[in-house]
Amino acid sequence: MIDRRTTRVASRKDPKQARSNQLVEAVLDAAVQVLTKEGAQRFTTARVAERAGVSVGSLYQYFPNKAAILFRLQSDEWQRTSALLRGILEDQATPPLARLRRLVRAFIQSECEEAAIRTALSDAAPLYRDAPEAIAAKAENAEIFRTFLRETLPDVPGDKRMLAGRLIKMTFSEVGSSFSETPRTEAEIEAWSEALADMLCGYVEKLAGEARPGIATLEA
Amino acid sequence: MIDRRTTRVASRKDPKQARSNQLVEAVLDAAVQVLTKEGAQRFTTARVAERAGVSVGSLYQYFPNKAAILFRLQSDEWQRTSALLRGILEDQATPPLARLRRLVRAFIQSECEEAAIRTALSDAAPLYRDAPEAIAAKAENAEIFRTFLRETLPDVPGDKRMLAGRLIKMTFSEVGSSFSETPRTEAEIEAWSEALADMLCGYVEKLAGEARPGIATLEA
DNA sequence: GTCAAAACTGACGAACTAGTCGTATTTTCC
DNA sequence: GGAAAATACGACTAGTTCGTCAGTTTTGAC
Repeated sequence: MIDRRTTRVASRKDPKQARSNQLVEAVLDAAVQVLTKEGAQRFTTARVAERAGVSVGSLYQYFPNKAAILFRLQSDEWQRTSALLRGILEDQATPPLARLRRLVRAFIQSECEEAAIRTALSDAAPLYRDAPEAIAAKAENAEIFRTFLRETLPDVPGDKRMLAGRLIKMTFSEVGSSFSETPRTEAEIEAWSEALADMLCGYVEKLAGEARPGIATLEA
Repeated sequence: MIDRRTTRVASRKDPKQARSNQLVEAVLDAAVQVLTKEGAQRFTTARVAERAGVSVGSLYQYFPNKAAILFRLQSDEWQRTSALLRGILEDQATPPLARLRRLVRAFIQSECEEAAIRTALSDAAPLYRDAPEAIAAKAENAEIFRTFLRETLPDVPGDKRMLAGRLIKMTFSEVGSSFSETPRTEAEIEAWSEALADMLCGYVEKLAGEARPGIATLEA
């Protein structure tokens, strides 16, 4: 294994023929399968290539190294999460706290549905998390939360709101993934989502109350 | 590598002479150093033995395998955390919410102080987390929180209190370790602790308020 | 059909790693 | 001092892993 200071994770070359694209897809599909069925520990390029019905050489034509495959999966995952966040938090027709509550529910649900792959991916995180692309990607959905709070709590001072945004975002994602580490029933998911939403909504309300004492609540 | 269904993690033999105990200590010290300086990925028995100034053979006389060393470190860590929790949460002289606030502060602080080793240990978690000993150990400090809530919120129904206890404990530990992943200044630690304590205390107060509307607050 | 570019193959090299075992050293106890 | 038990040593085995490269096959433009 070549020891790079910061893991290179960018695509190796641009597929020009249709079969190359198929190959990349096959590799990514196989990667998910290997990761969920064998775990991060046994995730090797050889196994991925075999499951994809492709040679290792071909695999290395489009991915510079093992970490790049994992990063790609994680990146796609982040993208889906961003879309979920945006879709719910930016829906101006719903009152802010109801949006937050809905978001918690949707997020917990989706975490639980894909628990196996998420756990394996986070086990593999040490391999890709130092890549600059990974660091940049993480910042994105923090921004979504900040925008939400800027609209919801306009009277809270900027620095305090920033802090609250980071706390909410971190609680949200960390508690979500930790909860989904063990298999859950639908009822557990519901109960847990409600409790977490209670806690987060309570916090937001408290912040709003401190900034504008005696004004109508956010639920309105 | 021998592929065991559940990783054996128990001690291999009882040290009977003083030098054996020294050896075990030297190995554990070295393990911490290797883990912090080289990371979980490069944590190998050979490196640990070398740093400890000991042969691999000797190492394997007291630890059945690599995972056992890691588990031992994690186990000691858990023990320290339990002591911290107990020391603060069981101090009857302080009002409950003040205890919770102090605890948050102390925990975040300690997480940040030992961030390097904790991150590396959690990277290595896949190697030891399935061991029965690990699963049992985790349950312990959940119990401490439950006891705290039973005293603090006697009027909240049992199942709801249980859920709240798990949520608080999980938020507490997950947000703590996620926060400490990046280096923090003293000021950041203070601000973050306060925000997290605000959120958790707010949640506990809300629960208390729902159960006994119109009764004196917990801060009293 | 021809031919060069693109894509694919898989055996292979180089590097690591977990854990063992026969031997050497040290301690203990008489 | 001497024997037996405990401890320590480290070369070694058997295995795995990443990533390469020389050679083969496929594609598509002409």
